[in-house]
Amino acid sequence: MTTTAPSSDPADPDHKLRLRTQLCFALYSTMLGVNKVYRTVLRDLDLTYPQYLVMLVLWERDGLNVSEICEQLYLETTTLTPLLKRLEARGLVNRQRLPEDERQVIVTLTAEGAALKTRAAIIPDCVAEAMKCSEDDLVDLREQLIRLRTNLIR
Amino acid sequence: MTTTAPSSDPADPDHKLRLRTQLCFALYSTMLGVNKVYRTVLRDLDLTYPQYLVMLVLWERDGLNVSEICEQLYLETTTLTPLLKRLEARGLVNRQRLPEDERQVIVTLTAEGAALKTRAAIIPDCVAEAMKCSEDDLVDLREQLIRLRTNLIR
DNA sequence: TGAATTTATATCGCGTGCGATAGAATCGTC
DNA sequence: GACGATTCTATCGCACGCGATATAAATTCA
Repeated sequence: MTTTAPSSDPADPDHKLRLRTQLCFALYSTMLGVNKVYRTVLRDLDLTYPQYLVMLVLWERDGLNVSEICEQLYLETTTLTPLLKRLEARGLVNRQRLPEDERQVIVTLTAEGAALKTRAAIIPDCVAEAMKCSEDDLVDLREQLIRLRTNLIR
Repeated sequence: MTTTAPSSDPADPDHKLRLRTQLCFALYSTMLGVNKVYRTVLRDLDLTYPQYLVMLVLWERDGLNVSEICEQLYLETTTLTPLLKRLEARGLVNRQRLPEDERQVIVTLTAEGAALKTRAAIIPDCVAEAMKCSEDDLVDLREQLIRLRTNLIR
């Protein structure tokens, strides 16, 4: 007898095809919830979640090229190029070709982009509040996910 | 001393803004990996992951209306209406207004849609293979995610 | 040096995902 | 029965997210 939501009867021949048994669906639907929370919390900053992630990367280390940002975020340049252009249009970053290697586009924070970090400082606490998750659970869950991600990418 | 990837120094004033410390980023990036695996595995069936989810719902219980499918998948009708039209165009489902309540659109499987279930039966094992995750870890992780999702939706 | 290869970014097309909004059908209340 | 509120689905616009593809710069190697 468990107190959590019922899964599905493992004896059921369709057991593995049930939504409720699928880890991936739990992951997918939880991510939808996370995104929804971020939309609310990021409205003030007028950033989407992926845009916020790019800003996190740049706040930690400025002046990366597109590929380096892609690598950190597990995204393709196909996704990031237009996103970075939008951030540039917003005046948060600059994009300029590296003179020594004209293939690379270096992304740097503008003063406004750098300044936004101060206002973003409360975001993690807002999200943690919404998750109502103990620090231990958080660390545990994060590490399980990272192991899973490592396997999936392999 | 941990063997997993390093997080970030909690004494760092920017600790919470680090990508590596954020549970949500682990969730987000793992989901990207899951999606990539599904793209590979679902190529044969010519389905996207959300389309596959709709089929899972209908294989379990046919003849739901749009809202009921939305509710099970945590998606908006805005997302599902066009998706269902694509499934209809593919000949996998039918969409018809309920005579007793013309507001509702009932989605039913075509013979082809129902038959696809047989070919989809191997998908969960393919994905489990890619995740390389023990059954216990899987159940544990799934339940943690569902708890988190419940909090996020509240 | 010159040609083939590789690297870094960009363009295009398509399928989500959702907020804002609209429109039609039904319900509730008088 | 009428009319305002609610329910259900659809349309529109925008931002991802990525596979296929293109292009230019740099590198490799003959």
